[in-house]
Amino acid sequence: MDVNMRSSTHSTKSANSQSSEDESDLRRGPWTVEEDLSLINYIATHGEGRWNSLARCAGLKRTGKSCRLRWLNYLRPDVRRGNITLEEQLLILELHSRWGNRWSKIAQYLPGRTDNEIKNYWRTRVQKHAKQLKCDVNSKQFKDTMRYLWMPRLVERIQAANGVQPTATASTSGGSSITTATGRPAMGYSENFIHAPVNSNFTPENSANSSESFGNQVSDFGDYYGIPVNNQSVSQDYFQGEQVGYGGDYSLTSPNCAYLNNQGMSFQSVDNVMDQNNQQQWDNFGLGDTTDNLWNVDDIYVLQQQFSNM
DNA sequence: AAACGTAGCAACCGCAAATAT
DNA sequence: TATATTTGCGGTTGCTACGTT
Repeated sequence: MDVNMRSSTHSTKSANSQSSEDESDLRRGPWTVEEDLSLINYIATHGEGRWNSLARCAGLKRTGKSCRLRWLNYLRPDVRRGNITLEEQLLILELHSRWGNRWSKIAQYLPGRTDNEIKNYWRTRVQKHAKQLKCDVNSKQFKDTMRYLWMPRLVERIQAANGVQPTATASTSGGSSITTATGRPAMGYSENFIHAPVNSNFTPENSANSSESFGNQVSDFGDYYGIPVNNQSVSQDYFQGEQVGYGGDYSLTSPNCAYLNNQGMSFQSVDNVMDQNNQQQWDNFGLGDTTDNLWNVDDIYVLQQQFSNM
């Protein structure tokens, strides 16, 4: 939705709990262009901070909280807008698997993205998939599905979009792993990807130009995540951070590999789960687009069956 | 064409932590 | 040190656009 299309005529309801404001006079609801300009101009001159007094001094009939939120989530010049890229999706899934709903913390690793945006992405896209699969988004089943299906698939899509040719593709039979021209694991997904993306190249602390350095550059993501770019494998030095709680013995590197057989769950190899047609459909999942159309009807059905048999 | 349902997202709320007085 | 105020976070709500019937 074009936010500029949002009504600017919302009524001025009673104010929220900001204690020191003249509550009878505060505006709420969507921001008008004039309000945006006032806030931008004031911050350009005086800087951020002290939001309550800022709101007053800028002549805005808004709470300090509202001003802060508007600035951080929308008006700030380094806010990135638009579709969440494949790389960002992968990162969100990974970081959420580690930290849960720590949106602001996750957002620190997605330069230009706000916690609100990531939270919305999670609620609308990820939870939608859980709903499709008829399982709880916090369930182990769904987390495993993300981990062993969705995330590897995203990796492959990123690689494909970047022109990296895995020697074993998702359409080959199970058990193969993606390798690079050097013979090393292309992604090292099972070994490296799930380890900390906290690396020496990017941290929130050194990300002053983060939106540029990250951008949509798959190569940057490759640096960040250890995804080989242009057939160059990336040093495992990128994965020196803490390990994620993904303990277990697995060697999955792509969706065509065997599903996990973990804690009593008896996943089959994907070749048994999906027939050739499904495999083809799986392969055909919109490479290059940035939507989350990772499941098709058959996949959902099969997964639902898997879950219902547990 | 209208009614209805759903998705996406900006904005609000309440709470807790941090900071100022 | 105690109290007040501000900031930041995660959860939730409500509005609009869009798709479906």
